[in-house]
Amino acid sequence: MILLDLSDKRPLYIQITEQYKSLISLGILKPDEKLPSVRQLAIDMSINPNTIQKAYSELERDGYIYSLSGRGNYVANIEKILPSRKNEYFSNLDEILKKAPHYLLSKKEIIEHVKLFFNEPDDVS
Amino acid sequence: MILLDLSDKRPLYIQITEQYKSLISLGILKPDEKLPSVRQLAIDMSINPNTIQKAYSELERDGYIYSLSGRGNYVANIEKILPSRKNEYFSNLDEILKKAPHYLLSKKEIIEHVKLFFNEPDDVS
Amino acid sequence: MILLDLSDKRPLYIQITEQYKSLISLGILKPDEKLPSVRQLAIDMSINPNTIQKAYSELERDGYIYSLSGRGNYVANIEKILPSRKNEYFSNLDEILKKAPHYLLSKKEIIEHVKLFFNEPDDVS
Amino acid sequence: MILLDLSDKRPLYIQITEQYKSLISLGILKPDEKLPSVRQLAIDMSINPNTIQKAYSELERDGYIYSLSGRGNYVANIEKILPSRKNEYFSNLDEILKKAPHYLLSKKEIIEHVKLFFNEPDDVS
DNA sequence: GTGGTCTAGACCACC
DNA sequence: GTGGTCTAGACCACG
Repeated sequence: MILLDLSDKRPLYIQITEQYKSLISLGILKPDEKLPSVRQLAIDMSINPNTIQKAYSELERDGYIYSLSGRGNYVANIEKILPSRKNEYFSNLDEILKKAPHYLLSKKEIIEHVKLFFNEPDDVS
Repeated sequence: MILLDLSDKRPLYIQITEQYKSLISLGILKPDEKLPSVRQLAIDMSINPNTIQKAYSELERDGYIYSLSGRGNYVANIEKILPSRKNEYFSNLDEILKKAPHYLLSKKEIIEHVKLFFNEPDDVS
Repeated sequence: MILLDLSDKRPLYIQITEQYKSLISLGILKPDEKLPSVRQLAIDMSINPNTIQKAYSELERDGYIYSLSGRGNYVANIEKILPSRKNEYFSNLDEILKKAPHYLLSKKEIIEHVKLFFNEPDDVS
Repeated sequence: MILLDLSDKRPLYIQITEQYKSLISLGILKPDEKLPSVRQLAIDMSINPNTIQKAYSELERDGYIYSLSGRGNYVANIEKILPSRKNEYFSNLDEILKKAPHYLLSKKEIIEHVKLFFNEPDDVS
């Protein structure tokens, strides 16, 4: 269910958390659903358990899951999280938009590009 | 001319290249203009010469400057660069736009946000 | 009679002992009253008998119950326990009060807060 | 400067973060002051660097320090943090106060004890 | 079986 | 030198 891209420059544990954050935000994983155990997921993905542990800890502190020692990790109730999640996205987006002038790009060009992007997502790869 | 934010999380050499890329793209530095020497700039910015060297190498690799061994570094003719520069920006932007669905964000919401951003570029937060 | 909060981060056996300690201290369970058997309680609460066993052992160790081998567990005479119970509470409390200076909090602020707490015990947050 | 209590049940990395949080909150460590390097502190305290790393990461995500890869860890500007720090303390305190009734303790007894505590801190150990 | 902490040792990017 | 990630393997408390 979780896929690693070894050519991705981001750390493994970040790749894992991001995928879980999506799955949980989109409701594909339901509240109180049990996640695979640290060790089991480590085996499935053939990486070290410590890396999974780190990913799960990160997810817990960000409110996506809750962790019960000796009992497993469970999807949290994310109602409180969702709004801040969109903010997170927008602040990433703003970071880029802010740089547009350095690239001699105008508001018009950017908006044109965004519109185009969503009409033809052309993510063929 | 180059300003470092020492509390910025990005590597120093990246901060330097980005500023030079802007100055060159915007035409503030003209083609064939001489850049400060590695040693001199290192002294001026009071950072390690290795860091400057790394920044200059990166700029050369990306075609923004050319270096004449023993004679210094010079702004390149950016005609060939400019189009690819916009592409670079757009591909960064696309990288983010691609993730919108994971945040339950629609094309409409994104475009709305982008329009808003350019009308009120200030940090409202 | 005993309620578990499965999403509580504390170990289950602690949740059980705390509730029994309250019930016994408050006199809701009378001295020499028989407790449910380990097995029966485990079934009722649908948790592992080991967990109940651990809770009962702890209660016995702390003098809240006594166990007659083969005949079950019984509420102890708590006369001897009660004073030490308050001490237990106060030493927990002291542990926190001791840290007040690390939070730049004065005696006055703490007392103010405690008074307020007991007037409006509800979760105002 | 940082002391470990091996008989303390709390994890080492928590003991470290708590001490740093105090030092920083109290202004004993000033903003932008450099912390000992991960490796150096590990040697000084004769524990594993990973444990220090974990402590520093925790401090960073809680806003007490900022971390610059290749350049070290520095005390953050904690103006934004301080108010939430007091809240943290009070919510710990409330957690205990909430349990008073289970110990047959009245508001009056608690307040009496708190007053007494601050007059005679009797932390002789 | 579960999560969590810790050690030891390696490797990488950055300065 | 610096921080950061990852592996391997151990130990503990909890269920």
